[in-house]
Amino acid sequence: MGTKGEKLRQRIVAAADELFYRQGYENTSFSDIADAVGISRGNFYYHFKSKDEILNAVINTRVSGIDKMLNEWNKEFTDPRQRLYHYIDMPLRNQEKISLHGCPVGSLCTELAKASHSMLDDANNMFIVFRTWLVAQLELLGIDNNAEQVAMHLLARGQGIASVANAFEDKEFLQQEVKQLKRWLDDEIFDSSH
Amino acid sequence: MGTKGEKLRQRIVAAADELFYRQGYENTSFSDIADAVGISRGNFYYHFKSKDEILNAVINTRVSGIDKMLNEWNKEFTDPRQRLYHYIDMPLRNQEKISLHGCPVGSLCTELAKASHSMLDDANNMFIVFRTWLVAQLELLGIDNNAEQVAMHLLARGQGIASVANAFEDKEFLQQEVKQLKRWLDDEIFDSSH
DNA sequence: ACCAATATAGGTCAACCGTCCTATATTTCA
DNA sequence: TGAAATATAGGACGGTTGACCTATATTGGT
Repeated sequence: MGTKGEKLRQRIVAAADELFYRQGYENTSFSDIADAVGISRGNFYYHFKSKDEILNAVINTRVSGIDKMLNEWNKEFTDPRQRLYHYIDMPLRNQEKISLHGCPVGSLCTELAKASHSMLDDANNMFIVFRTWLVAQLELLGIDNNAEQVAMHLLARGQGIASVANAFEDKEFLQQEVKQLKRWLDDEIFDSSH
Repeated sequence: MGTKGEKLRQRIVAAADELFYRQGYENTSFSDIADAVGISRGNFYYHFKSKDEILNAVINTRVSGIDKMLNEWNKEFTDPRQRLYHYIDMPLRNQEKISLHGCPVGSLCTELAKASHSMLDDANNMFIVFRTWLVAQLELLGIDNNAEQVAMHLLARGQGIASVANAFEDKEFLQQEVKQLKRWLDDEIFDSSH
């Protein structure tokens, strides 16, 4: 039951997700989303009763999407060190989008913080899923005294790279910084685990 | 001439500056600014003919404010190393505001990038003024082969700290990261200049 | 085939926004 | 002082937005 409705609902969330990323949450209207999906506003409102509700759906989709992606990484790479490299390389793989629209996680949190939006806490879960996974990888490498701190540091480095690469629309800078961050990780792992 | 008008104009820009920082540009209306200053919208519109115009004024104020601040730092500290420490400590001095509203420079650029606003280039000048000053200090320390790269790195580190500290509203994290960044600078200066 | 549940469309509404306009008030200076 | 320039107030506008409502259309189960 609800197969068709559920499918459309997912299409709506996917369109909202993309639009929120590209032009921001506040700057995206119901009409924008409805147009992108190709349905009427009335139909849209049948599936989501308020704008907060679709924001919540988008956040949940992103959180579970991140979680799913990290589980796939775990299957793809058995070495925690390789997994961390793969994490650090993430901005590199998405350099086009990131230089144009920033980090989907960070830019949304920034916007919600600025709007004093109550859903900032939910959005933070996007960060926390990454952080939890990072901590797990670091602990596998024997970094257990300050794994959380290192994980937070990695989050922040990624945010810094994305913010500046976005402001200057500078992919070269992004590439340089990713390299540098990998070198830092080498030193960090070496210093703490030998 | 225009002394009174000029003074009010400055009050308007100051109020807009603060509001843009605290609740974002798009989320701040003419009424918000007019109310904050205590004037009518009509009077407001007499001084600024469009919203872009006041955004431009705010950006220019911030750019020249940063420039002025850096010149004062130059007078306050003769040692470029001390100047760089003072730069890195900046988030620490403003930790309350930064954990609440992020970095005034970065969050505005993020918002303008998301809105595809043409004034993003002007906003980037806030970054560039910092970067130019950082390059000058680094070159004084003999770092001349990759000064620009190091300066960009320092910008990005600051943005990462501010973004994450803002998302989590976490001052402890901010303090940790500032310490860590100072250690990094020590290593960087030592490695490159000895 | 029929009826209830679900889905879709499109109109309406109040609120807000940036912009513009006009009517006063205040200041400036000849 | 009085006229011209500047400054201030507040109303009006067209457009957009989130939200709501009602009328159809489609679907699914009996």
